[in-house]
Amino acid sequence: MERYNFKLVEKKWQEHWLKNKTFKSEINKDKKKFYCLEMFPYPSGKIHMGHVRNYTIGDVLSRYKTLKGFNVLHPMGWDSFGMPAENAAKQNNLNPKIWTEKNIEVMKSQLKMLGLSVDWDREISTCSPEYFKHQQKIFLNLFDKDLVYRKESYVNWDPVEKTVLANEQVIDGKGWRSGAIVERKKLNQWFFRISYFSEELLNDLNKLDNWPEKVKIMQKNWIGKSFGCEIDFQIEGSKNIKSIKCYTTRPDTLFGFSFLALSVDHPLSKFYENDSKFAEFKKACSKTGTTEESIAQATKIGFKTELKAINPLDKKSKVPVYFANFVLMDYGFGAVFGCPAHDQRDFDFAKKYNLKIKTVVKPTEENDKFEVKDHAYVGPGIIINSEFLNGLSVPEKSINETIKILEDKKLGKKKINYRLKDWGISRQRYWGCPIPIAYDSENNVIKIPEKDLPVKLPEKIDLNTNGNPLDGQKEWKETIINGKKCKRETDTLDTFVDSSWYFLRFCSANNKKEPFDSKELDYWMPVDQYIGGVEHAILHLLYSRFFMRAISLNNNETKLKEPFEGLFTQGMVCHQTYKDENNNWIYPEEVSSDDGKNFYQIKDPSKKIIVGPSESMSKSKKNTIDPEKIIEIYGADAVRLFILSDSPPEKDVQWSDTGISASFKFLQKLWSLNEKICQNKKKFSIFDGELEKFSNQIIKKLNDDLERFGFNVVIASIYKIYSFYNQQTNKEDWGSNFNKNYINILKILNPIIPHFSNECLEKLKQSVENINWPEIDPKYLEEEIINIVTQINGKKRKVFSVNKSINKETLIENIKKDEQIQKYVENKEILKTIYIENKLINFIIKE
RNA sequence: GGGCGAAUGGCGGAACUGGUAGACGCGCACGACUCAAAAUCGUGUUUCGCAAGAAGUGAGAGUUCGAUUCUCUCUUCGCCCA
Repeated sequence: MERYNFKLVEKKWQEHWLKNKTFKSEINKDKKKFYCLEMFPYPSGKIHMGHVRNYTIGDVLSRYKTLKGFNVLHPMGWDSFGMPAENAAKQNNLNPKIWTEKNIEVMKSQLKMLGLSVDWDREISTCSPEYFKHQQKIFLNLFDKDLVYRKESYVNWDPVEKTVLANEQVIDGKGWRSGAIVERKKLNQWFFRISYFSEELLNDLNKLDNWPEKVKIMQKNWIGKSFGCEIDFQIEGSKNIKSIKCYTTRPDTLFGFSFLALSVDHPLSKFYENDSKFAEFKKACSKTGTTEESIAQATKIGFKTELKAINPLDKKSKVPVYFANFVLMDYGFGAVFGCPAHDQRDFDFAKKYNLKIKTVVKPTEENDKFEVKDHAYVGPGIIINSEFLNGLSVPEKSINETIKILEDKKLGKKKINYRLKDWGISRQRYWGCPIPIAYDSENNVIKIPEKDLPVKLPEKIDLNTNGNPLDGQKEWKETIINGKKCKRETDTLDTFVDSSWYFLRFCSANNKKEPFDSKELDYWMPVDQYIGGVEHAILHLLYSRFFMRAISLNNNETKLKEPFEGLFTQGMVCHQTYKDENNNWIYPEEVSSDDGKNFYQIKDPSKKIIVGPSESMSKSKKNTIDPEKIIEIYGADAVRLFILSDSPPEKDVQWSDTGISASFKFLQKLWSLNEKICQNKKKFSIFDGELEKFSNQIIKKLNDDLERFGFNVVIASIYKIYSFYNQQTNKEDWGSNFNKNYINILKILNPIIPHFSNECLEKLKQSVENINWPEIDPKYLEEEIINIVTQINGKKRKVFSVNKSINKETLIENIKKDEQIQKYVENKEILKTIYIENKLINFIIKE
């Protein structure tokens, strides 16, 4: 008997698929479409296990849906602009394009090794002018719709990478890659007006039934809709400043007002420009980042002005006005009223500058003497110490009533505010999509005419200069547009722009003229199932939702708003971490153990290894496993099988050597079974009902489990299938229906272990083209013999196997007479008998 | 500090709308084959107990005839936000 040679088999079928263009997708209106998309990879060099998991899940789904009769679109591409290419190019002194293209080539061959059912004819790469020329066109289109604009704004400046970071790229006040402390800097920036859709982006989350609840909640919090009030505070103490406008979500705490705080970027700061102490203060503030997080963590500092703000509800009360580092210019109006008793930041600030802390809300269970002591009270309760507001319940009633009073007195008005800010898209980088804009001699914004698109990047570039590399490209920068001398925009687009519409491009990837063909979009969009990491829960998904709306706005051809009908977020692949005695990370392949407890370095067994916790695979911790090496040892099908088994796909999975080798061994066993079946010459005559029942039921179960992404349970069923069929072939008579059922089983294995399944089918002289998911005969799904669990007072005592047709009364009488049950019921009063049809009987007896 | 989620054998994990807890895999033990080992195959494997039996899904309560599943409180961990 020959062993399963995965190397030959996998190569054979991969060539077969390539030659026959098996996965080529075209519009076919007679069939229901299914657009399956996994988040496309960044070509960083090699694929990692995270990719393997992501693309295996997508591939199993695509193949399953194909078997189910859907017309499946399953494309793949490259998110190929971005900083790693630029950094690598700097180090190796070559062009990012060359580095990127080489990586794509390697990774593409690695993905092909996995046997993915990808339509490679639709492959796209975002760094290719063929892709970004369309992106530039979309940019100009959004510009015309007033969804793109330029403004001067403060940005997070990474002093090491010399680039602007998005808020979400700042972690703990530091750059997400460089780790450098982020500074504030004022620059002219391009923005997408995502805030135009704030309300829609929030509301339409309700329509996304096939999205994980947690992702929707994250997006909701990110958009951060709040109901509040804008209030004009009258100001005393200055000739120039008569009033200051504030936004607040807590107008009901106005009687606790004890200071007013302004952002250092507030327009009124111009009156303090010549004050050296203010300049010093402003400098101190610039060390705090611009994110909410970094501001919250920074120590609160303030600059006291001579101004006094008058409480609109209590004109006698006049409080100091400060500039403070914890007030953001882009939230509200860059001015907040401070109520220390009921806001922790205000509380910290008041403590520091010794300001009044007046309690105006008490928890419901406290009396009116309640006073805030060690920290602000922000919970619900009742308004106190607030004259005509006293007694109102906090928060809803008190806030609404106060707003009403303020509106009646013309002191303020109701306002809805969003935390979501416009999306800054300018990056001071070379390796990104050029912004199709130039400036004339008067610095007017000039759109690059469509005939001049794409604006390509200059090929010769020196990246080892400080600041924006394109800025130094005089020849490239200077251009003539409509006969006028102009200078090009030297910023490039945030790479999140590239990935905000790539799913549309896949629908008509080879259309040279337009970004996409609306006929193709009508058929293929939306993406039926999108699969990727939860780390993109907010930004990428929100930006894509924005883009779909931006493109559809005032568009007669495309009306779609939600790009992703279904979303699935898979967990990470983890592995144990290893360190040597000097605290250096060590790769798993350099480590060995004889007893599974004590680990040592292979090259020097005297060196002990300290085993750390299992964490998600990362290059920095060197706890990675190279998929290519693993595929070479075990084969793609074994890897696919293992990566899906063990853990539910939404949770993290532990990579284990024993796990992968178990999958490998299993395929060998399955192969031996297949060989045995192929070599069988006997004809069987007796019809086997049990075989029929098992096969139909397991196909039904697999079907249901696949639909709900229960891949780990699917694999468990596959082990059961083997075990059942293996026992079946040990019987004298395998059953006259053996081959029919076995072939069905091979078909359902096809999505998971496609090479293996194809090879087995072929050996049994079955066609591997146009396989259909086997029909299930419903008559085998019903059990005739059922198990009745019998309980006494809720405790299981005995299980009876009975025929389904038996009537309730007879069944209960028979069970009562049973010897073992008699032990419990004899001479006891049965108070109640609970009967659940076909399942259970529970006798409640008096003890 | 807030939000969301999780906690089940030695380990990863199953259990559909409340109804036989521990599927399936790993590991381990024993057995077969072998001079031996590896590989392979078979049997067993929640705990306590010789057994009958009892206990048991992070802890504590509650609802219920019946709770891994529902409710409340707490502990620990993870993720996201501040």
